[in-house]
Amino acid sequence: MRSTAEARRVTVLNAAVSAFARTGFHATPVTAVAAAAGISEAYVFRLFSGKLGLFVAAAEACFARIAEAIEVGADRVGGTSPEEVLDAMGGAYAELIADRDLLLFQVQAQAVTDIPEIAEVVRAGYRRVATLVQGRAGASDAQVQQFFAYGQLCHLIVTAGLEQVPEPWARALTAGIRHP
Amino acid sequence: MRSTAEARRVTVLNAAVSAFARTGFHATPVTAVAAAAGISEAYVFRLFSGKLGLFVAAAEACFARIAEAIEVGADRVGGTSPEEVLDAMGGAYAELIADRDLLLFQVQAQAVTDIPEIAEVVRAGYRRVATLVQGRAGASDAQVQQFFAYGQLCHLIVTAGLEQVPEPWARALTAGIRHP
DNA sequence: TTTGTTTGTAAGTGTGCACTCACACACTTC
DNA sequence: GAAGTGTGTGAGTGCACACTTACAAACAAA
Repeated sequence: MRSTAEARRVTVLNAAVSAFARTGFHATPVTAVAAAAGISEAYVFRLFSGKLGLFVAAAEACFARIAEAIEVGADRVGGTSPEEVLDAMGGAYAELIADRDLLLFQVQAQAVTDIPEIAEVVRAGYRRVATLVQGRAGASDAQVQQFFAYGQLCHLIVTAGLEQVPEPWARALTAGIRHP
Repeated sequence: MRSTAEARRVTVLNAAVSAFARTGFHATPVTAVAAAAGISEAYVFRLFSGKLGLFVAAAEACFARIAEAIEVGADRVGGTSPEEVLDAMGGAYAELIADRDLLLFQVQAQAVTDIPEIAEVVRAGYRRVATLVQGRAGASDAQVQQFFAYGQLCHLIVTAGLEQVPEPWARALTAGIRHP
């Protein structure tokens, strides 16, 4: 007995978030996740109910990490005005997605929302983050909306690789966005 | 000779945008596109260089339609202040993506930017739209950025189906967005 | 009518991948 | 040490799908 199943599940989930983030649900074979986690494909299928179950579990882990980071960021800030807390939350989020896996996973998850189970976990994830922002920061509807709009803009910037584009239109889109 | 190859290509591209929009690049078999276009799979492969070539051509068609709609919207407006033109552009875009195919295709394309050819066509598409907004509306960098941020927010709203969610956080995110 | 070109397809081929199953090893309990 | 339980894998199986090829029919030019 080298490890417990629960510990393996955590390892596999980390590998899954990273693998799915890069190549998406359909183009990522579970052999790739298994290899990254250092175990056999067969055991991944014993630990999770199937490829879809694995993806959904990875999505839950992804959103949990995001929500936690935002919460910690909000706790750290001194001031308590909505603007200050929102800014701290944005900063914490920017820090978290510096490695891009969590950001790209969200993009991939949004692309396969035609699968009902995935649509559900995506909604649950954004519900968690949105209520957190609304409740913890005391932000207005418009502020919450703006927070998410510029968050989604980061998705575009990263997927299209706009930081690398020196042209003026790309500079306009990336201006002031915290280091993605 | 029932039709010309060029006319067929147009038919196939319309079918391709619609099919790829729903299920994405990897999960859409070209048989599905062929069936939607009413021709055989083999002929699709003669009309386009492969599945990737088909997707890239569909992306070009998609962005061309978006740019054209925005341009027409800008032409229609009476006023000439950046705010008025931007508003008209936003309205034209909202009208165009009412059927969701063009919006979902963008989401799917952004999800497969790990394929260099697709990353390139996505950048080209956004370059076209961004320079159009910047030049035609005379918008500032911040205004262009805001235009795209709220455009991307629409992607989230539609993919997550937030219009159907009656909870307050979802209402906050969808508030004031023109009928997606 | 013959020859050539373009449009179109039916029927493969090969490969990648989700998922299974029989089996083996580690560790515990009695 | 025997029996049971949890951890782990190698070797399949079957199917979906990207892409090819050989062939046929429509049309044009001679």
